[in-house]
Amino acid sequence: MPELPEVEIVRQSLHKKIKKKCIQKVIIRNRNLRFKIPSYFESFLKDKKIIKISRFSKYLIIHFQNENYCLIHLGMSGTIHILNKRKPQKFTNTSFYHSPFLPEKHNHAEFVFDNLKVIYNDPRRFGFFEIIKNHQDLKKRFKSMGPEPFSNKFNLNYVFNYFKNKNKDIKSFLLDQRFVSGIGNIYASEILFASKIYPFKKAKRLNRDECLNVILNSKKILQKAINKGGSSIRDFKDISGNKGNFQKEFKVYKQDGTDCRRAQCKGIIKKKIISNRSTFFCISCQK
DNA sequence: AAGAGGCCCTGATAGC
DNA sequence: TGCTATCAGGGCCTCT
Repeated sequence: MPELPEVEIVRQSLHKKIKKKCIQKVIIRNRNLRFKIPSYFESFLKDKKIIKISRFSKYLIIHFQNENYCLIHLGMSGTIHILNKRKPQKFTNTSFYHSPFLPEKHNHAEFVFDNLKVIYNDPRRFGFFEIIKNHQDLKKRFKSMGPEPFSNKFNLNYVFNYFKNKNKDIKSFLLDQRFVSGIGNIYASEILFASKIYPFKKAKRLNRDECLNVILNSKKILQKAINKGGSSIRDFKDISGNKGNFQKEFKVYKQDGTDCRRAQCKGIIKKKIISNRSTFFCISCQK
């Protein structure tokens, strides 16, 4: 589900809903995510007040008072849902409104607030939570990761120098979070199409112009995807169940067999596997 | 050190 | 219809 734009959409709606709120209770139904949820997780978060929700790359960062943080990674299939609390009914306990978007299975974690609850769902369990207890550790956590595409550090010098001597294909580097953080399998293909670069091209063979195109198109495409509410393939929705719209803009991702969208190009979009991931490109205009 | 490949897991869909 | 095989938006690990 989530690359940087989708995580950003989740961040924005989550921030609006729970900033300045206190976590009343945490319920874990399945601790076996990508990493095991530690036994102190619930008690650590209980009564903590949320200052804000930020994001680095594909990680959500919940900020609490006193430099405490909780990272959330959605893996491949993680989603976050909000349920609003219903006013107390006569003769019944207070409960939550039903959401038609909330799956029945795999709701592994629940964060209860005064008038709503946040539910973490993740069928494949590649996602995870992580507690971080001071600002220094937070910095350390992302130290080995490359800059985000939007960062000034993701510039021509950085990219061109990084690619010197790199004998691997460019597509793999776009997916390599040590090089650049936040690009995933959809946007990697889209960025290379926009840059007219053959995904199998060795990184060291990219000239400065091509590097610059990759940089500019990374910024442009991710920003556009955020503006469109992310990509809803399979079932990505924001926390209230709204779909994104960027999937309508895919030029190559899952477009194999169709004609190249570029004016005057007579090529066909093809799918090939690069480091175990599907890769889509035009056989004619990407060199 | 860099690169290739495998693995974690469930569910949807394609193909027979 | 019903089975099986393949593939899915990520990231970590090991081996060479």
